[in-house]
Amino acid sequence: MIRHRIFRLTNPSIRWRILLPVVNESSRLSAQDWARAALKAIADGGLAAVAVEPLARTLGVTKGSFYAHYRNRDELITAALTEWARSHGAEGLAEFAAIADPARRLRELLTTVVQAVQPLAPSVHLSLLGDRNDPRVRDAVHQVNQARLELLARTYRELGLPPDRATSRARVAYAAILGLLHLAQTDPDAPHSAVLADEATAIFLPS
Amino acid sequence: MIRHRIFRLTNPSIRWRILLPVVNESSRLSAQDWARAALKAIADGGLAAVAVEPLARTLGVTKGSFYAHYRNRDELITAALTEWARSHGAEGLAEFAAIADPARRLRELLTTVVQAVQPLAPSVHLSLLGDRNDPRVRDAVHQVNQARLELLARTYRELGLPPDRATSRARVAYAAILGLLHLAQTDPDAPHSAVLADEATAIFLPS
DNA sequence: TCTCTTTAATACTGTCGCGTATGGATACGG
DNA sequence: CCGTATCCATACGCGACAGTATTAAAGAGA
Repeated sequence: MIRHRIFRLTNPSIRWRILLPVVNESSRLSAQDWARAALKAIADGGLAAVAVEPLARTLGVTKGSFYAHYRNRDELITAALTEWARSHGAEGLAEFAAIADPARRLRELLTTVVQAVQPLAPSVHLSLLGDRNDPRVRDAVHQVNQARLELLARTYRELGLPPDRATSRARVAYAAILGLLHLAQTDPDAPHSAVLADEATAIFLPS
Repeated sequence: MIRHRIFRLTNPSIRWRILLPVVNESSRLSAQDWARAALKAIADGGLAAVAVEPLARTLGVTKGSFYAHYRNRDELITAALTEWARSHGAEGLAEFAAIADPARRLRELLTTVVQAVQPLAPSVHLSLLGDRNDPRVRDAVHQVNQARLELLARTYRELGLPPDRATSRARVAYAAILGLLHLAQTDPDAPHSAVLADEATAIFLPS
């Protein structure tokens, strides 16, 4: 206990630099830090891994800290899911939506939409499928999928497909991207994603 | 306690018929019954839902029964995953592999491979995504995916595609099927699978 | 420097699930 | 009908986590 005090007084923020590049620069945690840690936990263990005490341990604090930011575990989960849906829904697609040429936009979408947004994003998406019975999870995933599907469908329309065909085409194309992600995460010797992105592009770009 | 005895003596197997159509006809449980219950739990809660005492409750017994069949929880999980991988790997594909005409085989595969094998199979597959860090899960999923991919690739070769293109084509096609499953499970207003199966077939059947 | 707010530590209670021990009940072969 | 193996109930100890209460420390502002 004494040692702990000395440690913190001597260098209040050293533990971050070493143990936790995730959190902010200050020596104290914010609600966002907890939400980010929760997302990281989701990415490699699903909702079940969002446990207050284990999270506190990896953050180098005790749960006394947590309850200064959230009322309970559910509130943290909701916050994390909301944050994820926000940053990966319409908002996360802004840069793609801004591309004027539909052909180029489609190519970009097909190759990077899932991977590019944030490094741990795909893992979160996949992990959430395991908890799809939770209504909050279902909403968040649906929101993200919907935003992407709409952009894809719009792109196909701009490429000349009739509306209904554009919709189902977008659905199958997006499904393929999701599935490739799925395979990549469970296959140890999966081919590099670039190769498959090319294959997918060849298939899903209307000739 | 008395009432319990009376209940069992009066009609030893009534509770099954009413509460648990999953289990066998006998009034006592087998190891397979537990494995099946475990798979059901996985289907709607992932590995975390495979908990001995809750399972015992839904089966109408206490955990004293469980430990007569398995040494511990891990053994049950392994058994359930092994059973799933067996019945959904090469073995579950036998009837498709038996189809001589590659075009018809491909069509059947694309429309029914994931849904048809067993009703709760797709849910298990998706739920396992949330636990893909567990090596046993990874193995089981990989085994099932691999069997399907190989059959698909073989089919594409028989349809005249060069081997490497057949492989990547199979991969993208299978990914699309998986992804459609993802979407169907998270989308409340998802279009009927038949429609999309048609769309998929149109895309993935080489012209 | 003093005060106020935010963040964190500590100690507690309650709950849930795992695993063990033990004895009773049931099915089945002789 | 009897004995034995299998299945099941009960009671127990244990550890992990949620949540509360209380107190202390750190940061921000006057």
